[in-house]
Amino acid sequence: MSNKKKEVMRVATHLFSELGFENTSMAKICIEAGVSKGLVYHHFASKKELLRSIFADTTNKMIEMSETSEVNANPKEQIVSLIKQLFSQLKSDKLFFQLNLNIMIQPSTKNVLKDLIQERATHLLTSVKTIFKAIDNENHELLSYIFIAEVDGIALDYLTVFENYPLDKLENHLIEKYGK
Amino acid sequence: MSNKKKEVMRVATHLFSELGFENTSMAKICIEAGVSKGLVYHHFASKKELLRSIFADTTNKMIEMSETSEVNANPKEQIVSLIKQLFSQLKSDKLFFQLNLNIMIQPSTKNVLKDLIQERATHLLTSVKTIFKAIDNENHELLSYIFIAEVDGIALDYLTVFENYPLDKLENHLIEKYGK
Amino acid sequence: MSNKKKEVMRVATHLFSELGFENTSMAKICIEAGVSKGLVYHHFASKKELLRSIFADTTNKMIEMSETSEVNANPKEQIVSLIKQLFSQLKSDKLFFQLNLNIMIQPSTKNVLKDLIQERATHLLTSVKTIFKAIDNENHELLSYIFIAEVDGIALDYLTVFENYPLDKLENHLIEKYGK
Amino acid sequence: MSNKKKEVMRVATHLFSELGFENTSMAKICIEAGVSKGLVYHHFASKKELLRSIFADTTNKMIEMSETSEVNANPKEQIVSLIKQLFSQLKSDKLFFQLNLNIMIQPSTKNVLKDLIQERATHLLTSVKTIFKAIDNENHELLSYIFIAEVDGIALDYLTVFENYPLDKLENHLIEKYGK
DNA sequence: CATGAATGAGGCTTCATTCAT
DNA sequence: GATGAATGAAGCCTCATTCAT
Repeated sequence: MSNKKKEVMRVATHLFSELGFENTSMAKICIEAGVSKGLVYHHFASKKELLRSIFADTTNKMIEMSETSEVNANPKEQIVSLIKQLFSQLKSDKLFFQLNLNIMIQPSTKNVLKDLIQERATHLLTSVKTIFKAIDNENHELLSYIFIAEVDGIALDYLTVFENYPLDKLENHLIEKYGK
Repeated sequence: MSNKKKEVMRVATHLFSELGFENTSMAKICIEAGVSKGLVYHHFASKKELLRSIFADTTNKMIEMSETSEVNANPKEQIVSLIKQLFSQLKSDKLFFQLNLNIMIQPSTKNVLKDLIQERATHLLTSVKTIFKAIDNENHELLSYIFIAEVDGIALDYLTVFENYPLDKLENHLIEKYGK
Repeated sequence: MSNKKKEVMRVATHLFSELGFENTSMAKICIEAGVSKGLVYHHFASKKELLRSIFADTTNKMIEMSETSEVNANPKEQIVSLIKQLFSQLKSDKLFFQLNLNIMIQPSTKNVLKDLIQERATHLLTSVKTIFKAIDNENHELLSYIFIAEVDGIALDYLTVFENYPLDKLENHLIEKYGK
Repeated sequence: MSNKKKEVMRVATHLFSELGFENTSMAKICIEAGVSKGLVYHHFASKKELLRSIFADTTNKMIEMSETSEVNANPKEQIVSLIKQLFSQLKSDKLFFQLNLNIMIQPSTKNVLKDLIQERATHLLTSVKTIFKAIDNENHELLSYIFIAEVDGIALDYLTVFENYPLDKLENHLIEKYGK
């Protein structure tokens, strides 16, 4: 992928996160990326296609990352490691998580990404299920949904709902609950 | 409140839910509500003010409702009743919940509603804390945050992430966990 | 119809004629008409709709005119009067006829106006048929098509194909052929 | 002429006919012809030059064809043969005729092709005049203009104005009128 | 309380053309 | 001959908002 194309995606990710998809104009992206409008449309058929590219890219990175860390033997250690990884990212890249919440909820962007959201969700669920199967085979499906809901809910509350959210306490709570 | 004003709010709520705030034009609201632009601006200073009115209205309804149901004596019954109420609404009015998630996450609308979001969050947290204080005084704060995260996460996953979400199973799980 | 709306149509007709539909920008129309872009789109849903309005307007004027002149008794006098009227307009408003040829041939505009073109053509054919029925009932249909083809062909050749076209000679020829 | 150059002209002719000159982008032509933009601009200085090449090419083919068929002795037979040839082409290649009408009427393209249109028109007129001189020397000029107008008008009405145009009846009429 | 004409900035996208490789 | 990244101007259209009536 050419340098300029990458730069456009980087800048767009940043601006979409900060301002929201609808409030980020293509013009702003072009200026920030130091690139002409024509070029952006040479690489991406539309603003929506640019968003899809970014989302797909992120999904791929997530999948790669989770595959790397899945070599551990002990399932409880895996969960703990997963929790730590998620919370660490959540703290270090708030805007990026906000973007992902954002575009999955906003009706217009949600429709554009329907298939990609499904793909990502299915992958995450499968990964988590694999771990929980080794912990409690009988209830692994329900447990997986609960685990994901807890993590998603914490992220949502932390990013959006509460000021002064006790993120660390909640992380410790999860580690104790799933790791002991 | 005049009939036409109410109708504008009703239509706006509906359209904001379905299309998103940024993708709903004042013109569309006017047409759907059968009302002129002048009239909308007579009642609401701006599109943002209209959104704030809708959000505040919803918060008030929520507060009223929770106050009505809080007369019960037994705290575990209160939690169960709260869970049932939340899930029932979630099922019956998906779009409305989506709107609320929406505008709390979208950066542009989030900023517009900052104070109102805080107000609503504080109220919810206080209510939940009151209940959990009666159940487990020592850990009531953490428990409250977890409870809210679970509910928010389930709503998020149900509305946005997964198709065929096992909502009923998760409801039963919560009822058992908090009610027994 | 408001003054500004009329002015927009007048200016658009002029520019479409002179430059062609595709080469006339909405911006140009707005500037020339001394009007904002918003206003044009307040009155006309799109550039194509503006074109349709102009075309429909012209058709109506044509119909009115032909109805006024149809009171004559003698059919041969009617034909001659029709020929004189057509040639007189052709000479006095070349651009306008060019526009009408233009948009009926250009594939993009033709599709936009399909129904209106049909309507106009049907009306013209009916009028001409009525006259020729009184002259030669048996062949009136074929004669009507030939008459229209001759007039259309002359207009086309005069406006587009030949320089120094002997328009007057052709007019006299038609008058003699159909009037004697 | 290289194969790729020919292919570009073929594709461009087709697209100009179908969509109109202004609505056919160079990009579309490149994709359809399976060729890069650079190559098209290597062969044709501009989009207008491409159009001119196509138009000139067509004129040459027309001239060749008419020269081939002009060896006949009897002028009435020549006219009939010309009529049959024209109507046959008109039926078999509607789009191509539409393109030629198109670009001769559209102001922007008309200006680009001014000299070529003149050249073609002059040639056609000369050919027709030659035939009519042998039939009716005194009126041959007027007769030529009328003949051309009839043919052009029929083509115009057939291609653009009327649905269900009785093309065959008009062809027979012309054959009888000029051939007997 | 109610209407709707009018504004003007800004949004997304298209396009002919150039040029380094 | 051939490619395709890159440009930048221009096009159509949308929109929140204002204001005279």
